[in-house]
Amino acid sequence: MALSREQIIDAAMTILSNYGLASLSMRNLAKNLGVQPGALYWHVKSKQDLLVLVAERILATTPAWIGRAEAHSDRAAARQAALDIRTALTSVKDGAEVVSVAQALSPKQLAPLQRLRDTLPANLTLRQAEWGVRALTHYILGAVAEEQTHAELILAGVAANEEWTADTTEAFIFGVDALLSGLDALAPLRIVIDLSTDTQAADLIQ
Amino acid sequence: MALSREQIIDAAMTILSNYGLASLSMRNLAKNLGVQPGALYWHVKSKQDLLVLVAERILATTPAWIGRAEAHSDRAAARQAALDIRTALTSVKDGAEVVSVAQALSPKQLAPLQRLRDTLPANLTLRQAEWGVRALTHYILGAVAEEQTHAELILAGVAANEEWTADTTEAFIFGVDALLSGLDALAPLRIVIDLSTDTQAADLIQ
DNA sequence: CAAATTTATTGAACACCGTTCAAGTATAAA
DNA sequence: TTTATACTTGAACGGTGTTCAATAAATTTG
Repeated sequence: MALSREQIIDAAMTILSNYGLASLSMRNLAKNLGVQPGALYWHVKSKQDLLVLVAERILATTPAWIGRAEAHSDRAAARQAALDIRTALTSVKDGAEVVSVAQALSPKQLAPLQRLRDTLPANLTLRQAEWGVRALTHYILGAVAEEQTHAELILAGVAANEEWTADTTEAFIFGVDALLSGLDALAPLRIVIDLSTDTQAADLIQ
Repeated sequence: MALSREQIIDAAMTILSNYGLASLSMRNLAKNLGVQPGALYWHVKSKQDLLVLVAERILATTPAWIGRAEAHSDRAAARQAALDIRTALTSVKDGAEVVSVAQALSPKQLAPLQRLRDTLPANLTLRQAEWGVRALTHYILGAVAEEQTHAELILAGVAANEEWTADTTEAFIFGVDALLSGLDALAPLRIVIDLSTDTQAADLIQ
């Protein structure tokens, strides 16, 4: 059967999961698919291109309910969304690094990260919301990337295990909460009147 | 005159400033120094090693007063420290990426980043302060790296200039302020009694 | 069915990369 | 001046992403 883009992404995910980003070369990938390296370039423009596709695949395991309307402005929802993204990143070796590279290469293109916006405080300015999701994204990717590389360094016996590894989730949540709390505090006060339920206000405007 | 480690770092900084991280290969570096690549390895253990040294050099332009005692718990000082670090990173092409790599390679080793801790709210727990500087570091490196790669992509004509570039400083500060405000909010309430001035309290304890 | 066309793959090459190491050459100490 | 230490060379090892003419397989068309 002919090679396909989906097959290539599958193989890339397998290599990534088992051996990490350093082993994800086009040559190694081709060998795993029983094919010459050049063949990959008919299905994929470049390695950078492939990494973006792999990043999308990694984030695809994120629950779809991130950013559903009811969650808006609910801090617990935003925290959960961040945790879901972290779970997706952690499920693949060097996952955070891959997504980091992909996001740097073509920002805006990774939907699950962009959907974080819908969980942020509702009364943020458009610009502020944009900045907020950017800040949150940088924190998440940076924090998880550090977690992962640190874990791999320890596994390789290079770094010491100084009281780490137990409370990384707690540390992660602390950062998320700090950022979310700060966004709440910086959001301009705005009165939101729902004219469909507040008939008094509706009358006043009519 | 014989080659020196300092000379190598100088040359690396020059290449970085003029051509960026992609051009900073050991071979190119050697060529710029009029020397064979192997010679570099007598002065430097590896390229990773060199990148850490270069990162330290980049951050060395940071004002020394970051984290001086009087600034403690003063939010303006923390914001200024973050801005100073951003300035240092921006002064060299791909500066944020270099420092990011270096920090991932050997965390704790970059003093100016660690000194951010002294500008954080004083009543944070030890762990919380640790997490806080980590969060701030991830945000700063991520944000500035995005700024720089975006700017380079625009310069290369690859990306569009969608209403960007003007208010990147404002966006950066927004993120810093959000994080700092959140850290303040999350800091546990703690009564600080100065026994040298509060004689009543001193009496009570005696 | 056969010919023409599109789709997909090969194999080889190009121009790089970080790193190692025996063999040399300077430079300083005895 | 000899010995020892400090440094550099030149060449190689085993990789990397990417391109491209030639070729094979599959599909459409006459």
